[in-house]
Amino acid sequence: MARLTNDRSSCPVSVLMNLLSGPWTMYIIWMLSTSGPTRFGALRRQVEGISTKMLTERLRMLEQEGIVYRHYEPTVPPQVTYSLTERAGELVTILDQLNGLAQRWYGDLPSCGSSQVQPEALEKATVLL
Amino acid sequence: MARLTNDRSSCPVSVLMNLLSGPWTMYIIWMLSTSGPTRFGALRRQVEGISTKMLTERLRMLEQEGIVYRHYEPTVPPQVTYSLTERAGELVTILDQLNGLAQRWYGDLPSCGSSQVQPEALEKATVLL
DNA sequence: CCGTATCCAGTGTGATACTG
DNA sequence: CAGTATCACACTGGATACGG
Repeated sequence: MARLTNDRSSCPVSVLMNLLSGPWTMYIIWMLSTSGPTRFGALRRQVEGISTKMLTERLRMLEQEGIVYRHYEPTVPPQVTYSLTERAGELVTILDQLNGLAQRWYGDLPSCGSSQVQPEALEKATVLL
Repeated sequence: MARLTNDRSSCPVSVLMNLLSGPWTMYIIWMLSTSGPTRFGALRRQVEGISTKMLTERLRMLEQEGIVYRHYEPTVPPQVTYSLTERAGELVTILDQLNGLAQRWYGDLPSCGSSQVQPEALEKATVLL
């Protein structure tokens, strides 16, 4: 649903990059990888400044791509918990390398996520599958 | 010059991602990594659909980040050749892994660049340094 | 609590025309 | 050839209000 004037949309890397490129996307993934399964409200508070619209949009997209899992609990009030899927693990691993590179290039003081993927976070996520 | 409502701008990964996220950016890097040093006009033809404005903008940015090297030859007419720097090599390596992942996820038929970094491309680039 | 629907402003992008 | 300058427009993303 963007510029399709060229064939970038048919290229795997571009597809993937377009996903990750979206605003807030990386941040959400980082938060989920460090915090583990998180409820919608909590996530919105963690990703400071994001609008509900964006958060929903991003989560839907990530869910559709099999990167995020959405667990709906029909209680009153309803509870929705988001977590990373197993698939996301592969991605986070690479993102982690990117993080390392970024730190070497730009200084390693203010990392916005642990440079080490928290194993527990992924385990918890996987359990929910 | 973008959304600074949160602290993403002070996070190395975010900084790096914001660079790569820009439209066409990945494509340009891929082209340069597979084709080696390329002149402005040729690059514009390879990255089909891009406007001169965008191409210039992106190249300037990548140059400033030390990812792309600009070689100006003051002939008549002038010749400008762009190539990847040594630094870009580290990046392309990771991008390559991302490419592999993308291919596994979305199918590996229409790769928009070789999944193997062309050593010659980087060598040639480095030479120009 | 977890969203969806609507409106609206800001800006990023492309097209076009022009210069060294 | 290799850009720069200008402009107009589409689209993204935020704010707000409302619904299950």
